[in-house]
Amino acid sequence: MPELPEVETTRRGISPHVIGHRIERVIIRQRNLRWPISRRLQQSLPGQTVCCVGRRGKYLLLTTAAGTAILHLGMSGSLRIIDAATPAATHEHVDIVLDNGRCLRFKDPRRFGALLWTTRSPAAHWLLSELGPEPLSTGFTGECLYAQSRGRRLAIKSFLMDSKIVAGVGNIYANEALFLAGIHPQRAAGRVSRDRYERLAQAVRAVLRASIREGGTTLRDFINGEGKPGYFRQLLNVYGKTGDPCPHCGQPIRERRIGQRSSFFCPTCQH
DNA sequence: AGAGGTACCTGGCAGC
DNA sequence: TGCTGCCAGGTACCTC
Repeated sequence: MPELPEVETTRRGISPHVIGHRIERVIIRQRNLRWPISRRLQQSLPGQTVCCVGRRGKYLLLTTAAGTAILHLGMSGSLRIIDAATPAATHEHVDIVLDNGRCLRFKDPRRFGALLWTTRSPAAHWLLSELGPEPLSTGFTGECLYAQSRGRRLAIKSFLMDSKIVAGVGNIYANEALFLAGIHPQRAAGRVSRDRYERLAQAVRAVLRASIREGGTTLRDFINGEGKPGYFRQLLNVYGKTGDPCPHCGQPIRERRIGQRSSFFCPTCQH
């Protein structure tokens, strides 16, 4: 489900309900996510006040004076703020109960998500320490893409989805950004010019910003902190559009598997 | 070192 | 209607 815009939408949605509130308790119905939720987290969070809800790539960071909860939504995860008394439905694995009678409820049918605890700087955590630049920060440039791609033969789409290269770009937005930049997804990363990488960096920024503005993309079940879907799906150019006319030239959009992921492109506009 | 494949898990859908 | 196989927004880890 969630790529950077969906995680950012979630962050913005939950922040006002969580920041400044004390955590009363943590209810865990299913401990076995991608990694088991630690007893340490369950013991450490109660009594703490959330001072900040941050994001790094697709990771959400709930910061307290005692440490930081690192949360990843995996493929199917969502978070919402609801009344703490609401009975839990299936796959609603964790409640972080707040002092205002509400709770942050984590649902994740496929359990590819994660909830970890660190007492150190989250940036030093092994999950985050290798991440590339934030795509909406000034550290993300066409030049850095160009420099890291020299000599690499893998498909540029797989390169763009590598979190060590840039954080938070998943399958939907990699497809969309490559379309906007006019680059064929299967082109070898090392055979794209500096100028075209500059266009690609701009396209990544543009598509992520536009999606955040629309509250993210809901394909099936993404909801924000208020339980509402995102509307960027209506603005997708190529993702999931096999056979539809290209918005630029009218040629049918093609689909191909690249790196085990469905990829969509216009055979005329992208090369 | 880089590239590619596998595994984790559940649910929805197409096709028979 | 019910079964089977395939697909899905991610990413760590394995092998070649």
